[in-house]
Amino acid sequence: MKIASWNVNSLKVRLPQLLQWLADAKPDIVALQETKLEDAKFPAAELAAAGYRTVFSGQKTYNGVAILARETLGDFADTVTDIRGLDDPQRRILAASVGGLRIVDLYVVNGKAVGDEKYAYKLHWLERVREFLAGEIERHPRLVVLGDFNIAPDDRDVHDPVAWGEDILCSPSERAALKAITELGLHDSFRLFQPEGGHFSWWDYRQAAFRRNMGLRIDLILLGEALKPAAIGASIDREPRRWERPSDHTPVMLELDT
DNA sequence: ATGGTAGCTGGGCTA
Repeated sequence: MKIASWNVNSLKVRLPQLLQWLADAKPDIVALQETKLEDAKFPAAELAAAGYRTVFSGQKTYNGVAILARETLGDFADTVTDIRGLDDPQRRILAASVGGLRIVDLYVVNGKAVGDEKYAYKLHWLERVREFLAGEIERHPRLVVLGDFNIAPDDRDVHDPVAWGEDILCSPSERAALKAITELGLHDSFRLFQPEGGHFSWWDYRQAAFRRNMGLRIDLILLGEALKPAAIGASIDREPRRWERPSDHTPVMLELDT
C-alpha cells in the first residue's frame, strides 16, 4: 500500500496535476493540504472518476485538508475535523479510518516568524495536537500521521542550516514540539530508509529555489510503532515540482506491506 | 533588514 502527502497550494489550480500524479504514482491513500476550497466546491466527482473516495475539511482562500483513498479500500469511518482545546475556524486537521489504518492529515500552522503571535499560536496548536494524537494512538495503534508539518526536524532537512539558523521552520521550540509528538511513538518514516541530508519536499517559489535545490524537508509521514515493521520504503517524488505552474511542495510517499 | 513569487482577491494576507 502506497501512502502519500502533498501540499497542493490550491486544489482548484492543481487538480489537473493531482489527477496526472495519481495516474503516474498510483498511491492508495493521499493526504492533501492547502486545498483552499470550501467543501461545496471540493472536486469529489472528478476524484471519484479517478477511483478515489474522499473526505475533506475546507475553507475559502486559506488552509483546507483532504484525504483520498482508493475506492477498493472501502468507506471512511470515524472522521474528525476538530479537536479538544482548539476552537479554530482554520481547517487544518482531518482524521479518518480507512483500509485498516487510522489516518491523521495535518496542515501545521506556519508561524510566520519566531516571536510573532502566529508563532505562539503554532506552539499552542502543536501541543493541542500532541494531546489529540496521544488519544488517537491509544484507540488506533495502526496510526499514520502525515502532512505539511512546517518544521524541518533537524539540520539534515535544511539546505543551508547556517543561513536558516534558528529561524521559523527550524527553531528549537518548534523542533521540541515535533519531538514531543514523535516521542508518542511516531516515527519519521523517511528516516527509517534515508539517513543522509539534502532531501527536501518544499522549495520557495522565489530566488529560483527549486533549480538551486534550496529546500527544506517539512512534509512528513509519521508511523505508529505497530506499523513500523510494515514500512518497506519511503521517497520524495520531485517530478511534480518540475511541472509547469507547480505547487511549492512536492509529494512525499511511503510504502507499507499490509 | 528587505525582497524575491504564488494564490486568492480585487487591497492585503498568507506562505
